[in-house]
Amino acid sequence: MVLFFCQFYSSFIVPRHLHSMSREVRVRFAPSPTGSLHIGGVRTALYNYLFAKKNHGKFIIRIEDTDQTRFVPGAEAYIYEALRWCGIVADEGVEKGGPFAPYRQSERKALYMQYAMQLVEAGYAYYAFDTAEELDVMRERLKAAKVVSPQYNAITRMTMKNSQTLPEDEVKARLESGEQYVIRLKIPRKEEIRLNDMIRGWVMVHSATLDDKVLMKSDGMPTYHLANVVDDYLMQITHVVRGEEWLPSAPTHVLLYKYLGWVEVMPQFAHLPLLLKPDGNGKLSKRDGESMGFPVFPLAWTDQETGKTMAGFKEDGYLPEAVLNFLALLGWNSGTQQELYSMDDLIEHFSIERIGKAGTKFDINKAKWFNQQYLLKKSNAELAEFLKHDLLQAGLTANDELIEKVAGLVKERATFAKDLLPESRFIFERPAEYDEQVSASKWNEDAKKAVILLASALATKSSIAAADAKELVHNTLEAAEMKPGKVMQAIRLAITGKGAGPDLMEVVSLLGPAEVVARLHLAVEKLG
RNA sequence: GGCCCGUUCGUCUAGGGGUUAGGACGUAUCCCUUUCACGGAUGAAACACGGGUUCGAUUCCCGUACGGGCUACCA
Repeated sequence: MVLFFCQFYSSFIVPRHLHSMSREVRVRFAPSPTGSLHIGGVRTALYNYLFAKKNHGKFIIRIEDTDQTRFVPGAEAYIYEALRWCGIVADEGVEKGGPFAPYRQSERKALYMQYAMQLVEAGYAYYAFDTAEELDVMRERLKAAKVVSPQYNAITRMTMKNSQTLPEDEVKARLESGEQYVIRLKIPRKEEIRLNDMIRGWVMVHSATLDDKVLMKSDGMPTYHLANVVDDYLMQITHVVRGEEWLPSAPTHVLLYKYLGWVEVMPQFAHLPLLLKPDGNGKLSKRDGESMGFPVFPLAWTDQETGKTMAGFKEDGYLPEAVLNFLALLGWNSGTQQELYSMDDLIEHFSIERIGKAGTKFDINKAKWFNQQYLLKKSNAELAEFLKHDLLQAGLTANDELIEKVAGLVKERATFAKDLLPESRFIFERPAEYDEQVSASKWNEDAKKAVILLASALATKSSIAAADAKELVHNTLEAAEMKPGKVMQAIRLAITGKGAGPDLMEVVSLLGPAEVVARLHLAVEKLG
């Protein structure tokens, strides 16, 4: 409905050949390398990726590193690595290159000034010479005067040092003397600015509430606002899908497109709802990593300042397909009751219109459930690889055939691949101790007798199938006039050391009669 | 404070002027299982509030409350 209206509206004012709907869909994920990419960023990337693939378009990664003071080494590589782990691969970007290279804004630095100058010459922007201190003074003064929102705008700019207030020759002199300056956007005094967001519909803002944003910083770098608009234009971006934190500055961007003469090709905006902390106070931030007890990063990240490493979803044992599925459904749904989606399924079903408007709380339980679902989908052979790895780490070995069988036996008991070993460890080594609660309540003279009888019954066999083991146990107990329910727990305890676990007869079959007999004798010896 | 965005079970959500308000996670009980888990069944659990509009509003409109975002020469 909203989309329909928006198409109708834009076809009204946009020449047909320039209509965004007729252009190839091109979207970008534009992170700044100021730290690790958190899981909300991964979701933004994912939605961009899905939208691009759904529409047979291109997905571009552009690095927005215009703030040199916040640059964090390694952050950029981390972003690629994390996205690659999730299966999100760019069609164009720093790594892969592409027709609009470079894709790192610091390398595009020389490009931006001409557009800023274009705006200055057209009267849409101006030079400002105010120092940080002077700006502080201005804000303090306005605060003291109880001005509702102290900002650099159509009114206050007249009290500051800029090319709107200073004589032309002084401005020229200051520029020529090499004095530091910024270029600010000249926001009009009275203008309704409207934009049609794909998720939120029409959003209207009055220009009086906007401030004269800095476009070019004194170090010669553009700010986000300028760089973003210029690059989206140059890279022929058709849809800007980004977090809701950008909604307040979107009207400024709309103005920029207008003043630069690019309204015909202005991308459509879609501002995504934010990922919230589970307790519902504030957006999920990078700092929540350890304090909340679950990962907020895709991959482990080491903080440069504290030197602390925080585990990511990967290190905590999450499968990438589970993380992907979980993330996709955090704010989006297909309208069907399907819960499990592969990447291809997501691409097939995805649409921006079905993204919700409200912020989404992060529920780690659901993530665990997804992981369990995907773990269950894995073949025994795949799971055996995980188990084998952990076995080796624990200093244990076994033949591949057994490992694979064990993986199959315990997989439905695991949420994570790393649960496989703890769930099956007793198969690979004899119990060193016996669960005390179970031995206290189940180990008695009858149990002991049953164990001894079973050991001798088993002693004649060289191998046994689970079904045969079941029959043998049954017959042995019946001959001794014992009820299975009374002694089975004790038999399990004797063989595995535990009171709970996978089907005992399968375990007996896997272990083989000789090992089982040995364990039964061992138990009698140790438990008395 | 100002501006902007939002509000259906605890959580993610479907739905939409008249419905027993549907599903999933979690949770409770039961079944299966000699155990735990898996699986199955059943249950508890929601339209923030107040005004309109209407024969009728959870759904549309307006307020209020609450939540969130933004308010830098950060992105």
